Amino acid sequence: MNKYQIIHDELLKQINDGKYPEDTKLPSDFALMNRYHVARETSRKAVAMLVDEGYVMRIKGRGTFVINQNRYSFPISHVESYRELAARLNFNERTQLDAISDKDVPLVFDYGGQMPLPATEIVRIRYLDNEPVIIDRDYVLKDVVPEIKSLSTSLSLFELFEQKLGLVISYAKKTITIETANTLDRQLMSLTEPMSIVVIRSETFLNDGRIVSFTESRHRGDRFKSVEFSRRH
Amino acid sequence: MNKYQIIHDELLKQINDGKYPEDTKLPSDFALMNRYHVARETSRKAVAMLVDEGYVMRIKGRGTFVINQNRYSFPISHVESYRELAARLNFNERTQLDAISDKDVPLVFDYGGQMPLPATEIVRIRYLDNEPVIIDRDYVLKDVVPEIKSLSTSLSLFELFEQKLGLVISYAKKTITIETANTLDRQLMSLTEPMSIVVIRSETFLNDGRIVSFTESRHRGDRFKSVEFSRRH
DNA sequence: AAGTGGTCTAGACCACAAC
DNA sequence: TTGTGGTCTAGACCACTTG
Repeated sequence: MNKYQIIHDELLKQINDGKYPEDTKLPSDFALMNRYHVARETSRKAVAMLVDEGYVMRIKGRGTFVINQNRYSFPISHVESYRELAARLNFNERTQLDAISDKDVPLVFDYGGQMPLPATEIVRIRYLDNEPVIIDRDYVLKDVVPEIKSLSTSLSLFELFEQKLGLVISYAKKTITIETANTLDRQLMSLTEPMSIVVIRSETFLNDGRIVSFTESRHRGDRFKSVEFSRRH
Repeated sequence: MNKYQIIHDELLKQINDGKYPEDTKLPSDFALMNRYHVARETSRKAVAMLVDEGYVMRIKGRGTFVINQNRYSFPISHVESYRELAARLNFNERTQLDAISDKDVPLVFDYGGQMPLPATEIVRIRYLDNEPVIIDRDYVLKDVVPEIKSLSTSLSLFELFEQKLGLVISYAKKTITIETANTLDRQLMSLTEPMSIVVIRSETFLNDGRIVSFTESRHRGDRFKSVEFSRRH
């Protein structure tokens, strides 16, 4: 583990534990240098990560302040699995595996190529508080992961990629659109009335640039909420 | 202007100009050091910004590669004004000022306080290709900007804040929800049928931690699309 | 072996804010 | 004046990839 990562993790834990409540100051660069016996750029890197993640805010001449934050909703702008999300939010969550089968990646993802992309399709229905609110369809490319026979219910796809297969996920490109619930949506989510669906389609890239999977995540529009921090460039 | 900012801007311009097409390599750290006569950490900082923005990707031992990207849609995860967006996309855009008046910030933003927040309400209708697709309601706090008499059509709110008033915008917190078009939406956007509306509410913060404005941006659901890059933490 | 990115150091000077 | 964050330097060692 890197030094800056250790410092970052420790500070973040202390923020979450309430040791640094909102609007209080984090230790200064020099305080962190002494505490961890590192160079200033190293301590700054740790704090820069917290700034990037929206936890704190630095003001020149004054200090580093913990930002008042309510991170409770569905995050779009970082790559996070549903299981990680539910764990972080302490939601009553349940996932039902609907199907695993071989299928080419649908054209709706409009990847550049003309060739069909062989993949394993995994369809899952996500429940929050016993209500079906999300339908996830993952297309895991056969090129990268030749075979997925079954999926432990206690394991997320990301955990499978990272812990069992040693792949390193780097980033994702996501598109968000609004569509109307189709017959299958209505059936799987037990909808009786017309309903808007928030559709998040993403391509997930490994650190070597390969795409490992395409995912379509369909959310009940009336249950969807996203909270974002965005920085001004 | 900082050195790393200059290097970043120059590289970004060259990427956009096609000098570095997708999947080609950017100059290495050492090449940039020589070209700009800077220390390595300075050149790395410039490239780190490009990584952060999703333009390039670094692979250890191999190099820095330009990422295939289609940045054409509405960005959620950085703070960008409509005018900046339209300019970047070369859209045929037009903005119609609907009203400027004094009004407290509506409770729908659920800012913490119990006190009413006096503000200037600015209502604008955004046209893309001569079709009304976005209704923006900005509430600019009187505490920070006491009076806004009129708004030049050639000036965005952000430009007003930054260039005329010397304020520095730092970040925003945004929430995204789906709602059904209300009577006013239907009237302002000339909608005849029921329609889902993507509602993006944001608080914009200055670099000294003050909130300068609340904004509600209502988008026609069938015209809305967002493209995001997200990193794995 | 040579080139690349990743991390880290021990300084330095600056601008800004608070006292 | 002192403390803060912002920028920058000129090195260093490492891990990884490619020839």
